[in-house]
Amino acid sequence: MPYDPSAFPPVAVTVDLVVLTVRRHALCALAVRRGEPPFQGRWALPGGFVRADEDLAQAAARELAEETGLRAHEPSVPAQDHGAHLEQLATYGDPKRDPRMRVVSVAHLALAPDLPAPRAGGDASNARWAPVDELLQQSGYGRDGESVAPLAFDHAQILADGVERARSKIEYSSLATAFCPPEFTVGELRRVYEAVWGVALDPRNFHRKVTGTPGFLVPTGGTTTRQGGRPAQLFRAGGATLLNPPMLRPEV
Amino acid sequence: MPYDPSAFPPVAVTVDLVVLTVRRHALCALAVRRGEPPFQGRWALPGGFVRADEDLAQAAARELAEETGLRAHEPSVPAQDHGAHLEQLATYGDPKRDPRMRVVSVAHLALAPDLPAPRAGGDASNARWAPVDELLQQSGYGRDGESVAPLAFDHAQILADGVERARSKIEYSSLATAFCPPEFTVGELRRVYEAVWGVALDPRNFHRKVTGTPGFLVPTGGTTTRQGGRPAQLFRAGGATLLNPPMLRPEV
DNA sequence: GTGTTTATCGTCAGGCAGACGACTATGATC
DNA sequence: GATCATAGTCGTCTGCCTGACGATAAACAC
Repeated sequence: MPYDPSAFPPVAVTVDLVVLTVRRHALCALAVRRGEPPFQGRWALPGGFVRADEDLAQAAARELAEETGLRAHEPSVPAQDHGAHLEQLATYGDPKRDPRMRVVSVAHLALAPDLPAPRAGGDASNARWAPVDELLQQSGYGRDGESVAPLAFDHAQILADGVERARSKIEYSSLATAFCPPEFTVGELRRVYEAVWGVALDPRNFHRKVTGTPGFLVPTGGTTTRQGGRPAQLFRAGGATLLNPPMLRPEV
Repeated sequence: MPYDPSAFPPVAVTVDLVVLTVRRHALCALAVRRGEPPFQGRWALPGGFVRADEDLAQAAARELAEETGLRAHEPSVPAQDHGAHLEQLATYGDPKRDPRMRVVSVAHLALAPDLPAPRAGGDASNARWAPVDELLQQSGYGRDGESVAPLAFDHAQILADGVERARSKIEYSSLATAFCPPEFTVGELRRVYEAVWGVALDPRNFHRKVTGTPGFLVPTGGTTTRQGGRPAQLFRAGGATLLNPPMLRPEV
């Protein structure tokens, strides 16, 4: 096991980000337009190189801040401050995934509330929130629909994996609150689940479930009529991170 | 985004393996003794460099075969043939995790039945199955116990993450069968759960649960008295991979 | 005021898990 | 061979949780 750098081929390590949010009842991901070959002009996931003195999580947090302005909070810290959830997703290292050279990409998953207009280094025209269904169609990972050029590299696979992680993780954790602003109503949280899973949930059973799970929601005392109709109680995320028993995703 | 190799520091990419099995009612992991500095003489997880033409999964499968002789089968293929389950676990890239140079390690998790005597390149004295409790104590990740030198590098963290993955994954998937020989009894499968979780399960409720879940177990017709007592029906793993509703891990 | 919308509380039946009794079929021991 | 220990298998009962869905409450639009 020699550690002579010339003994193994040059490898670049990058972080790519699957940044998800819920806008207008749809699960959306942050996409940036590539300005140079390969895949010039195509949409891709944001990402960049890991610097020499950086941990992988630090690199992902830095990229997230550069692309969205969001600060990531560590999974250990409770979701008090207004930051995005960030976790490692998976690593992609097919020798031919980048035609230029060997690039191993450590993908991360970020969940953010719906607010900031995207900015790709200040250039908003080269970054957008796109519905994941739209980004994944044509790539074999999404449902049928209109024609859109598939994502660059293997980013469709990465995005599909990130979406699947998010879909399954909100089942058994309180992570869905990461899609919500600091204060939110039960209905807003329900619409997050509906958008991420693409299903309709019974408002009454959902309300019973989330308010009956200790530590999931903490009432703040206020109410709001953001959504019209009867004023709804405002909550913030409680300390609980694991949901037991889990929220059940309806069949099919 | 230049791709000039000199633009970023040299990084080595390795795969490390958390290979788990159940022996004598205990969850054990494969450990190899380091023959050279750093951490010379200490126990570590098996692993090695990713070669130029290899995918990450291929590198992990190759290392697994080199260390144990086990062939890995892809997650997509049903567990018919006699191979180990292999999946990517997580990637560890702290700049200082290896004192010699920057090494990014893509850890993989393998689950194997209890059979093969370890062989580290033919040298059995430098490889062993060790109870994970023993490997993790002294490192802050395990329970108290006798003194053992902690694992090299950040391998205690990696092992702890792998064990946690295995513990949670057998809840909602049929993965526990990966710890069993091709044919096994309900009692043997229960002892796998008991060893991985470190709890005692009610044999009657367990039997009802696993035999009542469609696609989990397929009776082969035979019986055995391997364990003494009344002969038990033999089963093999069915096609189902997801357990719904999941197997519930007892509190505490 | 009436209708619409959303929130919230309640009721009821079915499914599943935990606790545990009972019986069965083998090998070991006297 | 009778007895015992061991392990496997089938049932029962109770409580909790979920899905389906009725009913009421509190806002806004007209």
